[in-house]
Amino acid sequence: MELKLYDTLTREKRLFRPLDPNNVRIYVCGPTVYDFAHIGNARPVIVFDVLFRLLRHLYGADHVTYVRNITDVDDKINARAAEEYPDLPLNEAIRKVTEQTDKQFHEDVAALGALPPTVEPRATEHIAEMRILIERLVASGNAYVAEDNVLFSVPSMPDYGKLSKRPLDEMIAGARVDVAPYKRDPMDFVLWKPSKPGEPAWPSPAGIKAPGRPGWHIECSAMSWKHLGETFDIHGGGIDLVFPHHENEIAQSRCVFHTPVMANFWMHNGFLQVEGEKMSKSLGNFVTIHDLLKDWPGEVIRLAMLQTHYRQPINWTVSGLREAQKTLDHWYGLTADTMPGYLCADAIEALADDLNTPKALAALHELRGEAAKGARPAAACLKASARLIGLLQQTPAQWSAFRPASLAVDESKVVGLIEARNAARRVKNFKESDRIRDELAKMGVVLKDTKDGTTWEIAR
RNA sequence: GGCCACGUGGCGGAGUGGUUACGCAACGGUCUGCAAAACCGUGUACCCCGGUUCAAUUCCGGGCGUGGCCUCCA
Repeated sequence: MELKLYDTLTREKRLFRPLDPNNVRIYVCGPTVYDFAHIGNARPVIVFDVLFRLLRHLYGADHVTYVRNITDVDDKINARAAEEYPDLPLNEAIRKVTEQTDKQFHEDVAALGALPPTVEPRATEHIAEMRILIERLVASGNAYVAEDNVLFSVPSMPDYGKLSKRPLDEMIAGARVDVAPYKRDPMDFVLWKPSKPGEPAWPSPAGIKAPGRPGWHIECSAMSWKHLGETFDIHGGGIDLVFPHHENEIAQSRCVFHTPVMANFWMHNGFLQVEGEKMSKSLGNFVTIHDLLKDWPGEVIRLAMLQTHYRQPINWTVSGLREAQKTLDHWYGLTADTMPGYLCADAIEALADDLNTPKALAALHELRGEAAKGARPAAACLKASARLIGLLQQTPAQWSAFRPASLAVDESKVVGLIEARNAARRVKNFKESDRIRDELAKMGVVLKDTKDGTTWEIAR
């Protein structure tokens, strides 16, 4: 099986060959823990979880190292901490914010069916590595000290800008006005900066006396180095990170290690809109994973996400969720008493073609059709293949027990009405039974009469 | 303004230089006391304008539209 992946750096789909098939190494930029993760944050989590699962399938579960970091030092965290816990010392407030957010994030992504990464390094636990990288960059002339800051010298790297296709001269022409006066070049970016009183602070590198804290980009260079080495196979994240974050990571790591590449493949997931509009707090369409999970099973959210290829822009809609719910209801019904069988070759092949999940799902739909005609192997294959991408992980009972919070009904009342209706049906009082069914329908309850009795679900 | 993507039927969404994607919805049918579910069947497409070609939705150029980045943003 040949795996092809699209590489942002070369803008082409290429055959994937790991540096070491016994240890395939992938790094994905994780969250900054200061607020509930939103549906846009969920996209890279789900997309790269599918890639992780595929790599484990192709190279063996013990031969893939997946690193997804936690950014726990950042101005946004400091601001949130000061806002939420004004009475606490800042460092204590920060710890509260990061611990709570971190816990919530892990609950959310677990509910989305994402496997835990092999390593989840935290920025604050890699300050020593960051200092080493910074010292080396200063020594090699790629960075310099100015007013207790350490800055990366962009002109010291001739091919800076390759990833985002931004030639240096154009960027300088378009650079913003408020450039810090101590920068030698407007494009230079911060590796280390002095901490204000009360802010998190560590001993500074490069002979700087004042304590300080790291800039944003250096943490990923440090953590990927520590856990994956100087170069590795795949680096992923949202497309918005291409510039400046990934461009700067590349500059730091390549200049420190004198390597031609930092990672062999750069993968970026596309952006997300909500009901056709940009997601923003001011528009009131800011969807957090936490809120979504109250109304939809995690697998519905996962499937809705995978209905679109990861590089395409995705329009996040309720109708998309409904469609995913319906598909999974159907699949669970058909595979309820089936053990997982062989994996579907068409689905694997689609996934191996740059993670073409819509095409893989189409293959599963075909299996669905065969299974519906009574083909047991097709049902077994559907179950195994869906599980590979993190779907059909629950028991049928768990699946059908889910109730959306915002469409809550009084269950005992529903059960009582159903019993009354069935009593009427037994004496062929269909006028009364239909009246009760209409009453339930008004409550949003849809009935299904089967040989084994009447079941019900919430209409969406 | 500069750079980078994207634009397929009512909706979602693959793919291809000439042959059915697929799913949802819709419509017809089977089943059902009636429904629902399920099953069977059916329809509508490739933003616009040029060019290349025997042939373009697919390649090239231009336009229009949408989005992203250029600022800490997944």
